[in-house]
Amino acid sequence: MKIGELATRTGVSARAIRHYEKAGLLSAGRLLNGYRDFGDEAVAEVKHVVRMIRLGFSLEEIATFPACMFTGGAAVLCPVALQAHRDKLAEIELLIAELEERRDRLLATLKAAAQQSAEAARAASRTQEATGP
Amino acid sequence: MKIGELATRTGVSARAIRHYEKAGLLSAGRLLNGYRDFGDEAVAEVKHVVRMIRLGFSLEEIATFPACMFTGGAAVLCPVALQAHRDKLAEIELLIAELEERRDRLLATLKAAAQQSAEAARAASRTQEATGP
DNA sequence: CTAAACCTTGACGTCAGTGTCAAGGTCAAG
DNA sequence: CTTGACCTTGACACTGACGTCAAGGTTTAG
Repeated sequence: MKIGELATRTGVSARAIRHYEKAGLLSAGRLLNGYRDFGDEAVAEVKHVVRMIRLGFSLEEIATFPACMFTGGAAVLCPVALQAHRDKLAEIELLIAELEERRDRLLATLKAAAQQSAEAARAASRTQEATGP
Repeated sequence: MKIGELATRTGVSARAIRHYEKAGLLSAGRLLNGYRDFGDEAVAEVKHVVRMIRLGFSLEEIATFPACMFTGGAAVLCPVALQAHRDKLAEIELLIAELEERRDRLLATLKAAAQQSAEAARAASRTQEATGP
């Protein structure tokens, strides 16, 4: 099939598919007129690439995975891919931890601000008492 | 003080300080020779900018904060800044949720792979039984 | 024949925060 | 006067996954 059909069948833009091919994630034959010619398996491959991207892998990382990732139909993970997944998991957990730290700092800032504004309100009410009834 | 001193006193590169100034986060006078001339308060301002960046704000976001962020010495938050902090908090929590989803998908993938390899091992052992003793 | 739809490669734009080089002005010490 | 340290502006480099435009060849339906 040509790139347009692959694009519609996978929901990925033709531009992205060319990008994947240039990155070595996809292989395509060529028709006599130079058009890319993909086999049916390309649909699964593209979907697999999309899954990997959603898992947080970069194209470069995906490119380092050996052929075993595709020969197995995307369900079986060879040791290399397995380790890559574990590494990525650790990386994501680190990211989560960093974001949680950031969140906590923000919460602390907001809490301190709330306390300050409460004190300001008390001070204001005291002032009002003094000048009021 | 000139930019070099401000850089060493804040631990921020002179390049970054010029960038902050161009972004409108810092204001500096000029000496007769064209050199930037910062006041002592610039040290606190730069450190404040760094804190904001670490909280996840972009320079553009920081630039939208009104002067109240600096006049109070960085402890008092005006309503606008307060809302910005709340927005950023929500944004970060969304990011965390996305990462957790990604992590869970990764865990699921790894779990499935472990199960598959266990089954493969069982199948292998059965094969060995059949051909073995 | 022609317009529409599809394909090709190449290359710049995006977002953010700098690093880094270029080419030059300024200033203090020797 | 010279060297070296410090300052100036301007502009390109980098990361990543594409979007998008350019300029053109191919195919198909009418």
